[in-house]
Amino acid sequence: MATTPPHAPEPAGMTRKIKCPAPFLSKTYDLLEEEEICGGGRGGGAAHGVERLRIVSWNSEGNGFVVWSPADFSEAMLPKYFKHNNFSSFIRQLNTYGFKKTASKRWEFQHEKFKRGQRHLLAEIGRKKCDPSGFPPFLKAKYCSKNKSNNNNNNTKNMVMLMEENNKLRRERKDLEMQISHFKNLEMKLLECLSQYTTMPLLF
Amino acid sequence: MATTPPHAPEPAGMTRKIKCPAPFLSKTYDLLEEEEICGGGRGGGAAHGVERLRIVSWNSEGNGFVVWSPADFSEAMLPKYFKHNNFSSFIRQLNTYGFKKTASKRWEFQHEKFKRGQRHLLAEIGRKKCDPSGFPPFLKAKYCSKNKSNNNNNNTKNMVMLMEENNKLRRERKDLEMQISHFKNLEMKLLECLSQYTTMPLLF
DNA sequence: GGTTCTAGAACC
DNA sequence: GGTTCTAGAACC
Repeated sequence: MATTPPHAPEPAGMTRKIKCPAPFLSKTYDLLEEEEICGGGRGGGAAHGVERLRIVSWNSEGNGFVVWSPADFSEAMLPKYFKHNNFSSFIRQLNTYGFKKTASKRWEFQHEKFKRGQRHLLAEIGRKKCDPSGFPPFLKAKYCSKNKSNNNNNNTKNMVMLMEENNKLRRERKDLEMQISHFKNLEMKLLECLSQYTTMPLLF
Repeated sequence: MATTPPHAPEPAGMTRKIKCPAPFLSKTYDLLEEEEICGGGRGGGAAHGVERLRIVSWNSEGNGFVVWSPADFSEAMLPKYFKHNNFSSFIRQLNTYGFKKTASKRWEFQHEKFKRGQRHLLAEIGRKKCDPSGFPPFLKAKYCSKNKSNNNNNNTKNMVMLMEENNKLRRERKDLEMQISHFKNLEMKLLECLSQYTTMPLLF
């Protein structure tokens, strides 16, 4: 095992943090373990030779999982673990935590730290962070592109995109400013109104 | 009817174009008409009192449609009309053509030009375009400049300016949002305070 | 932190 | 023009 022993000194500059895995990850892991025990030929069904089809399971390598039947998965399992029965919401969460779809004809997903029998790794999975650079996301790829031949063209496109972004921000600013002016107005009226009832200074 | 008669003269500057609706739209429309005829209590099922549940149908106003069972819809109907059985791909197409989801607990979608009995309107539905806005005035002159010699340089400078402007606008937006949240808080406190003095409804 | 609705972008 | 995978953003 390459994991750090319990009493090993912390690496310099790191603060000790006992991290819990995100609820979404634990639940997804639970769901797979549960299904591994009960799934397939569950209960009386097997006795009658009626093996239930797998709904979801670890893949054969144990480094990912497959939703074999999105319909049954959504209707029967999602509500048991989450607050919805919406398959796309489940997918959205997988993407949020950096899972990748790894097969084109199956709903198979993998994540470096999501493996059968390795529940402790879950705590190391975080949400994908958003870009700190402040660059609009649609420009990152193009701006950092190595394709020099199209640079002129890209520049034009980028410029247009920046202008659009810019316009959007201006519109939003205007809208926010209107809201603020509304609130200022409201505040004035309320204070006026209150002054009829009290001479106490109002501390807000 | 307000539609242009077949032989009316074209408005000046417009070229005559007999537009076909996008295949996606026709197929979706087909699918609904087909389902209207055959759906519900289809075939022998009805004879035995086993009415099949609706999979998809127009809504009651005829100005939108509802996918009642995404699972059956995906497995039974999508492959019949499209090259996949993927519900989210279908949703993606709806969004591409500007449909809106109009109910929170049903898969109901509407589009201004997508109505029961109005197939001719389909041709007026286009893909949503990515450039609705004009250029910001302060750069228009430079951008449309005929001075080709400096174009590359200017482009770079303009790009940098735009990005800086952009980041500034983001910071401002954040600041304005904070102000608004402050005002909301304040309003709440003032109303609370006022409520000690009066039970009169406050009309602002 | 989770859920929903919609869009970007690459690929076909 | 269609299909797939992933992400942004608003809202809860």
